[in-house]
Amino acid sequence: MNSAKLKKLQAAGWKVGSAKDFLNLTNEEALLVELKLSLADALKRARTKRHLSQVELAQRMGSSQSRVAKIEAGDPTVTLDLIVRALLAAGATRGELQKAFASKEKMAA
Amino acid sequence: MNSAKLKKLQAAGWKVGSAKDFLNLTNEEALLVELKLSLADALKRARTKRHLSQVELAQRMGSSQSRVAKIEAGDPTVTLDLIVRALLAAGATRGELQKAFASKEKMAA
DNA sequence: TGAGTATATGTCATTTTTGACATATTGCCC
DNA sequence: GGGCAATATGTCAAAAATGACATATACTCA
Repeated sequence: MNSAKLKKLQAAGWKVGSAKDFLNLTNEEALLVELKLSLADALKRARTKRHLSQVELAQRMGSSQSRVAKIEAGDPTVTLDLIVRALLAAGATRGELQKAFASKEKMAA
Repeated sequence: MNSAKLKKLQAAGWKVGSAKDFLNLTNEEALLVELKLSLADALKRARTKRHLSQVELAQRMGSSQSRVAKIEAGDPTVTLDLIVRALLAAGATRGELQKAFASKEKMAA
């Protein structure tokens, strides 16, 4: 087998874990969290604006009231996928989505 | 215990599964898939634009080359979270993110 | 006060996603 | 042709997220 060569190739640059990398990771993680919170807020607004209860929204998206509550509360176990699904199920407009997605970001323009 | 009453409450409206609900679900799912593909394209552009290999990007975001390849290929097992993390790790600008997020949507304006 | 409705919180078995690895493929230079 | 770098594909154990459920809290109305 040629795994020896492959090992060398793959070992070329792995698990460096420098301080810079660490800081970058946490920074990106912070940005992602901000984005999620922003979308969670947008969801709450979109849902109440349409006079939907958490139970009703849960039915629409095939989930449960408790999970909808967690989405809106910014629970760390909730994925972006679920938040966006909830927004779509709540009938959020493109403008509402974009606005939430665009705001709060501190990235380079 | 009062579970009988609770059961009645929760059973009020569950598992209806009407055709309308089903169609809505698939439509929203389709929108989500479009969004993911759009972001996957944006990632590929952002990465190559910065002359990063998939291995380098994987290192930056603490993942592996194969997963980066799957992200860009639109693999169905890849979450929005992972795609956005990749975009952030690739140093995508706010504009790049917004553009990908905004396009391809067929929602109500 | 109590009943009703909406939302929040905590837990957990099942499902889904992840990084890692092996390997295949492509493109490029000699 | 071979060598080499980049990317694609397939698999899987471990980790994470999900829906469901129980229950708690908050608020309104009578």
